[in-house]
Amino acid sequence: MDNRSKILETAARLFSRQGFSGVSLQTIAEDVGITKPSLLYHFPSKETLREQVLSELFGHWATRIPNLLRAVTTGEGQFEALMDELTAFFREDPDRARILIREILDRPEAMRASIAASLGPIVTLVADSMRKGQRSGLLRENVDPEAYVLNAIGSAMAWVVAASVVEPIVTGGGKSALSRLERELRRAAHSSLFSDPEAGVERRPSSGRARPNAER
Amino acid sequence: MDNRSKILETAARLFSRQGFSGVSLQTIAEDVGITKPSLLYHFPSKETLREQVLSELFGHWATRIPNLLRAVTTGEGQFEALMDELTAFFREDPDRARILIREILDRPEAMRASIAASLGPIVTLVADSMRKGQRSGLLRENVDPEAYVLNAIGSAMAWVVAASVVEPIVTGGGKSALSRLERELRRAAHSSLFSDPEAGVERRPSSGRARPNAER
DNA sequence: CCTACCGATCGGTAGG
DNA sequence: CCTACCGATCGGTAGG
Repeated sequence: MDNRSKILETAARLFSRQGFSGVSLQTIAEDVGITKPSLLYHFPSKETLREQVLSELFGHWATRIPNLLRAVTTGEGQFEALMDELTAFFREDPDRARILIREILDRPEAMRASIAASLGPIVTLVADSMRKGQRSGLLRENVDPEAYVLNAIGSAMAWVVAASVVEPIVTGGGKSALSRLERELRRAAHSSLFSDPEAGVERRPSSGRARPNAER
Repeated sequence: MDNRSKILETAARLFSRQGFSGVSLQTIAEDVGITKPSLLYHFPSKETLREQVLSELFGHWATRIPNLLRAVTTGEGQFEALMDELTAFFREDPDRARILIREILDRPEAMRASIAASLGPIVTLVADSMRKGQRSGLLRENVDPEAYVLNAIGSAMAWVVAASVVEPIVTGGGKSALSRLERELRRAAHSSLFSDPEAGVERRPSSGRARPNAER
């Protein structure tokens, strides 16, 4: 892998764990195995490095959009497909959630724009699809679609970060906090959305989960 | 107010917005109106200041525990009372959520212990009370009580932070993102918990909310 | 991609 | 609670 990519990867990892201002260019350079001026040859300032790390992250997110669109329009198992995409995105790299949360905390005004651009269209699309489901009686009529979707995304981000820290409280039966919180997260998201508790889960083998009523 | 308290207040505000490593002692001292060595007279190191800010926060949380216990044992309107306490805690000072999240991100191992101590007993208590409700048929039997409570707390923290950044997506009908996300958060939490959609909401005037089916 | 170096700022101390 | 000061480290540049 070329040094530029190594720098981006290392910076993302360190930023997610110690925060942008908690990591020095020196530390990143050492970790990559080059000197600080060499790092500054690839990224002319620390601020540029931050922007590139963030734009890589949004790039990975953009990669998922086709899957999301397919899930929205499929008609069957929509819910499971969307939740699979959402949880997979953060589970396959929890640092994504950490970086996003840190950026929201550090620069809320800047993130408002990025979030509106990257999330707004999909939220609107999913919300419109949900309104159809409400008219057909499949979904509870008192759901606020946009707020529901944003809360789901927020919960998914909280999930990944919380799991690293609540292990002593929630661990039992040999299951990790991560998987126990995820199961409950998905159960609650489903249960609070559908009118009929059995609806929306037919088809789709899904990631090892059965109908929400099974086991436990 | 004495300078010590002013320092704690200022540090909490700045830490929440820029992070611990993003704020210098100089900046805090200037904001309070004293010099840096004077600040270091009250708090012998920056690390000490961090600990004191955090311990103040946990102190405020401890203040609520009697209310929480009363809510758990009251038997009627338990759900609304607990949700009122939870949302009020973060709404009356959103910086609390920001500081807690930052600490979890910055020092997960240290926070694991603090969280187990401050949250563990209450989570267990509420979870036990929920298991009773499950046996009586009031609550859905497929809920994972501990995970439910922790997800609710995580969602509440995500709520406050997300609201500052999703305004353009979720605003409509003159309602702020904060209140629209809160309403949906509470609706979903209720709906995913109770077997009967109307249960658990009798009594209690509550904070301006009606039964979940009303309006909208 | 490196050596050598810059001014500014960091957390913290001495001494009063 | 302040003045004066410390060594270390910060992001960044010159020049090759």
